[in-house]
Amino acid sequence: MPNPNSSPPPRVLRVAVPTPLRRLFDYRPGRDTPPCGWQPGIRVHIPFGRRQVVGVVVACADRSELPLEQLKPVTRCLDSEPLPEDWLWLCSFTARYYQHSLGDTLHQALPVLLRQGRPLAGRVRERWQALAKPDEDDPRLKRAPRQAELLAMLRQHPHGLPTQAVLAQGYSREQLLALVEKRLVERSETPLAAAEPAAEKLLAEPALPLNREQAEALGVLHERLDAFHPCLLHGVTGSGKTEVYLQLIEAVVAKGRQALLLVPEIGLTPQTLARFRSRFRVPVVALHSGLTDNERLDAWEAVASGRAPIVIGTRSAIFTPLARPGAIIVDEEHDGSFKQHEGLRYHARDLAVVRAQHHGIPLLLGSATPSLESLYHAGRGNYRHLRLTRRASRHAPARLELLDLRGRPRQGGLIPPAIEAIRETLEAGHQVLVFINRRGFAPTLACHACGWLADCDSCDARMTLHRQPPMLACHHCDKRRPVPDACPSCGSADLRPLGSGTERTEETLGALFPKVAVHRIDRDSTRRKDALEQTLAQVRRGEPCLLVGTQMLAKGHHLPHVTLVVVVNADAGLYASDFRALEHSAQLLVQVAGRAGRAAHPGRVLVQTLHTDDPHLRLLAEHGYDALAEQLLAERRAAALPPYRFFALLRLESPREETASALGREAATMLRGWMHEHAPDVNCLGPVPAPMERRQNRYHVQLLLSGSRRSQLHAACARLTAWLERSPEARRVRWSLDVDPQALG
DNA sequence: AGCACGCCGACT
DNA sequence: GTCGGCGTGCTC
Repeated sequence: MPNPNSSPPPRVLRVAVPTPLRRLFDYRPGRDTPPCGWQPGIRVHIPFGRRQVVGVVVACADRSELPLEQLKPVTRCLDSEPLPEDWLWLCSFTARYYQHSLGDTLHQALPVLLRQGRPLAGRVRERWQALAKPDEDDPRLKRAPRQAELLAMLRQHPHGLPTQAVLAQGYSREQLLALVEKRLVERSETPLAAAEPAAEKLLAEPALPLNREQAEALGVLHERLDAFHPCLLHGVTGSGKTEVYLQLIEAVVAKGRQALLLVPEIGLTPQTLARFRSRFRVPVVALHSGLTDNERLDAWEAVASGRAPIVIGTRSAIFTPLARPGAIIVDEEHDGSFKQHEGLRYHARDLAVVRAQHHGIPLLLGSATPSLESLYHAGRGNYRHLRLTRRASRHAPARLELLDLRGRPRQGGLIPPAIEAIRETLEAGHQVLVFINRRGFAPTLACHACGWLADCDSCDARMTLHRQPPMLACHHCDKRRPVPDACPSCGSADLRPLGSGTERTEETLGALFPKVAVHRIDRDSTRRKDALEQTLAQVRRGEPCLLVGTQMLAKGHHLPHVTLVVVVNADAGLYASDFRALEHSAQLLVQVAGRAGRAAHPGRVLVQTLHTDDPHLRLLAEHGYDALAEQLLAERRAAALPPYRFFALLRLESPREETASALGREAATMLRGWMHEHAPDVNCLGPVPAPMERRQNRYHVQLLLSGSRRSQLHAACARLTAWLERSPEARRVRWSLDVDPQALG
């Protein structure tokens, strides 16, 4: 690298600015110059319009499309060294691939404090140490009892305490500074970047013995730790995927490299984290939503500097820079929470693939029910397909037993054979999980006299009846209504709940089995912090009980005493219109079924359905997920759907239907004309009303682009966004482009 | 997205 | 008379 100080400063800095505009803005260097010289990745304070913002220099140039004198100077340079190159590369890729503004992408991929311009270098960790013994009549403490207490507390720690620990005890920074001012406490600081002493032994506890399949999978991973090596770890529930992750991480860290593990949103539980932390002596950094801004910056810096060799996080953790990348692991890779559904609509698993390829490191995608995308790649040999078929327990995975709902009386959604099975299981001293993917008391309220249904007046949807507290609520907007005593349409008092949700099933089960505890687990019952963990801890003690829950319960949690799972209704997902609905409901069914019979007892899974002859459901029940997945892939190929074809969806939204669809028509006309010449492979469908067209009193319309070549689809998307950005009509319409949409809705 | 400018309606 | 509604235009 040439000595930056010897080359003259560039005349123009191309800056990515936090704005949705998909372009860069040129500035002149200001008075100060970073010690490393101007380089891509340096943050700057700049005037933008009438405000000051933090931008990132992405290129240096000598020319601009504007006359140089029209360029504003940079107000201040914020970094002495550029932000990591691999981070900048990943963000640039992401912005290009998802057709998002680079400035906005960089902004979102940065911890809040760095976005706000906080310096990254020279950060220190403070310690506070008591200097003197508090004298009872010390005039300095007479009128400050809390400070006296704090001083006494600090005296119990002869080596001092970090700020965090003091704050955790309920004292404030102001109190500390007051004591420093009075010369009773000393403040010292150590550079945060100081390396922790290397652990002599990497492992704090020994690795578990592997079965043959695990050992083979790990052997394959060990073969090529220094190259891009994508693998699909396809292992049934309880087959020990986590142990494979742990031992891959061990190998990576032993080589002095870092491992990044992505987990689904609800997968980063204290238990998961504890399992990783107790295995290794080196720091395991966790990136989750509960961190404060300062903790997040600390974590980011620890990983970016290379001090922390292991990082575990949810979706956004894919943007954490790694000083010495060693491997990327995506657990439950099929999970929907890896895709962001607004703004920058990225898919963290897909970015993980791209990132591992860029670094030339192994990539491990793990799942019991892999996405059809990943199975497709494994089938084509793009990914190495590693299978774990053996469960640690003696039992084969529970089979799905289909129960015919037709013509059977239901209580809280459950039919007699299901209730009987629940009774037997409880009498045997075991636990039962009842899965119902609908929260609330009932999906809606109906008038039996005139047929009136409780519609939401802002959405094309029914309002859900809740009992705790009683109200009608729309699950698609924030509308709430009191439950009417009489039908608003005909005045009849014969209003009845239609169908069952978790609350109703909970109530029914409580009445049927009064001696057994019933725990409901859904978004409403777990709103209070720690409520979920508390309930689960109670359940793990093993007393016979009933669990009623939504998919929150289906994923990940160990419930060793559950031996019966009842799925109240499998049909909703089976016949939904979206092309991924079957894949997702099959994954969910298998995940739920996986909760049964993990300990010493085999499990049963009862699936209630109106369609016991449905070929997909039968295939799943009789031959398992892999067989169904193969069938679904064949159907996707025949129907020219992903992963055999690539999609991009333009969503348009406006308070008036006509405004949105008019823009959709114009965009489609423009695009079809352009594609005829430049992207003949791409097909443009629409505009068509979105499923559930009206939501929160806004009309949703969409345009579907599809193609078999990424390059042409990408070009068409770029053309479309450029056109929309310049279109005056588009200003009155909220629009967004979703590349690789998860659902067409 | 912000943020200002600008031009019409109901209030201290 | 002005406070403020959101249409229109711009951001190097």
